[in-house]
Amino acid sequence: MVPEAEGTTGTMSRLTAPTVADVARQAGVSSATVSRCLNAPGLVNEATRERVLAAVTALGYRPNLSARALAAGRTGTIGAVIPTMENAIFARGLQAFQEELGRRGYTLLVASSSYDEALEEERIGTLAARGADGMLLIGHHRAGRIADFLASHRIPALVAWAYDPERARLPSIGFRNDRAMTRLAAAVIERGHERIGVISAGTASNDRARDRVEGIRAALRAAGRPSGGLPVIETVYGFDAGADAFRALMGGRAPPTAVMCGNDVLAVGAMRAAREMGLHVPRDVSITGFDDIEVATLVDPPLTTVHVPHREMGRRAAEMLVGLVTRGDLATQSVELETEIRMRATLGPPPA
Amino acid sequence: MVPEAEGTTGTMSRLTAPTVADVARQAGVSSATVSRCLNAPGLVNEATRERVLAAVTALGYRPNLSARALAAGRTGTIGAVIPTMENAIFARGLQAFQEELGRRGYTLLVASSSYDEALEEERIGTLAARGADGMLLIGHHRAGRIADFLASHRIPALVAWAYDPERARLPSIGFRNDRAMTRLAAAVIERGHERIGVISAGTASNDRARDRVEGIRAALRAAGRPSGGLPVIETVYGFDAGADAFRALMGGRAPPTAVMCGNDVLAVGAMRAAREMGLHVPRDVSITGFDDIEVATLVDPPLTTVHVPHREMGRRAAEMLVGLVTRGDLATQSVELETEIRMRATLGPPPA
DNA sequence: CTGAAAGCGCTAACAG
DNA sequence: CTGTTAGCGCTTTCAG
Repeated sequence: MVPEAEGTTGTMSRLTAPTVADVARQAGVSSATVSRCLNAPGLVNEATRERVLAAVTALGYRPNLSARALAAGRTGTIGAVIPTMENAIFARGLQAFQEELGRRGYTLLVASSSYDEALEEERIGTLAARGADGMLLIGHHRAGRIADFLASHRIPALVAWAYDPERARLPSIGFRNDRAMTRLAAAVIERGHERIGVISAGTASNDRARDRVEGIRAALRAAGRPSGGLPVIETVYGFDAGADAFRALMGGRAPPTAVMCGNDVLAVGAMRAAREMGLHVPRDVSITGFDDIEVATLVDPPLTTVHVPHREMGRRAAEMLVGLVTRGDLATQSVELETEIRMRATLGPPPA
Repeated sequence: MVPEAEGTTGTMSRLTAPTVADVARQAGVSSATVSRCLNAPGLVNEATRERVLAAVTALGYRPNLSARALAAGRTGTIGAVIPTMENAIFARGLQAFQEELGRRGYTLLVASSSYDEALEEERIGTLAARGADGMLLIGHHRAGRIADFLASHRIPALVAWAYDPERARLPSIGFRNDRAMTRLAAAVIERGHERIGVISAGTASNDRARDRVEGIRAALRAAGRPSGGLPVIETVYGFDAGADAFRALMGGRAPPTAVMCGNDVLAVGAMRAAREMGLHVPRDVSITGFDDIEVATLVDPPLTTVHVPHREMGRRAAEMLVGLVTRGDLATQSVELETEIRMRATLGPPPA
């Protein structure tokens, strides 16, 4: 809260922020008591506590959090390293994460890796140096080094946007990207599509993208079809990238009758390209997405995709991480969230 | 950078992070010299500097930033209080802001106000207590108290997403929301629209929204028309909100022939409602937006809107703020960015 | 150019 | 229940 005025120091307004010592003097107690009133009010006699709190308000005192961090060894800060905030998916999940953190008295320190592994490591190091009490990571990538680093610094971490207890060294909250995609692919196959094409984000340093593609292959195998020759175009994140990839995919001799995209942004880009190419969706070609961001329901026809509970994931990630940090729930179980296929209008039977 | 290993302390691996004292010992110098090597390498003899730096790498030393903040009075942190990260506009600008900050060695501390004034003040207080060296604010709202608070804490601040030197107590970077909207409204009027309706975000605590509506009124007056009876529906941020508002606006006896929306999200929601009502855009009704987020080009027909250079704004805001913080450019000039009308396909003449 | 020493503001034993 | 006393790890005069 921004204090109304400089407060009544008795004399003149001060040019330097009030400290515990100032509050202590004003309330006629020691600085330790002031500290207790703020951190463990239960241990303080009610009368003195009120006196101290009054002094706090009068002076407009706010603890210097750097000093507190140094003395207490905690910063009240949680770090999050995300690929980018521009992606609606992370923006939404992160917003929910931050809200819940705020509710629990923590502040969010964000850094973005721009989908770059080296940068991500660098950012993790920075957040650690800043004293983050806990860390949120996206996806189970090259866990080894980072998990070691975090462990040696005693920084609890949680992986979000993925769930894969076998592969994980860190607790996680998320969903099985592969299984979700397998279900959607099964629906595509069931509609009778023989030639499926895939547009994916880069799989080299993005295990979510990799798992989603693998999910499609698994569905193919389950249907008794070869999964080897699946045409996959990897590209960067963006509507234009999706559009370009779609054109490339449809340019071949036997173009796919269904194009499955690794996320909704790519899918919507593909839809735009289809429209520009004069192809009707889903009559001429089916298109699917993943994530179910808002734009999925705004395009025409509405996009068939996999719904992911981003806000819930963000909120619960905050709960879990704060639990890890405060209670050291080191045995925290990973949490699997459910995804849901949203059958809308971009998936139909293959053209006759 | 995450260090490869625990380093060679000569004996065993340590259970606590190395400190300047450890580095000093290893390099055979005093802690003061270590500190100098890190903060003012020029003041140190090259030979000793190299020795120290070698020790730093060997031990995998990273300064404890809380301690540094306490001792030096700077945190290397910049705070930003934004309404929400879920809004694509802020997400994009903030991402650019953060990237530039990272490039300059600063870390971003984010807090969101959920478009709530009291919460915003509270967040500003928190960021100040966390020692933010500078602060990014959105819009010139109730400047008084906050500007006083920031000034008394000697925290330089910059206002983004708005430019209005007359009203401002703080330097700003942005554009004139009113003038941009006036230009767009003039184009609408020129097409022959007599009845214009407006869908706006809440104007009570959002000066950007207020200015945009005022811009429409100004255009009306400039065209010699009364601006008093302009139907304005205020609503919250969201596609559904835009859709509902559109229905309400079109439900009257003499529904508008053009609906101007305060932002693209509301506009796209309005378009969806129009489609659901069987209204063709722009034949039956024209719709305009503001911001030019990606979805504007993805909807069909593409949305006529005002383009705002969000990424540039974020990047330059970081530059300016770092300048304010490091060089105390107290006389920093506000920067006006140019917006541009993007005439696409949702604005046409009124129905005959 | 380098070292010694004094804190930055707060918390956390430890006594009383 | 409250006060005293040490620091947390770093920077920064001030001497040398």
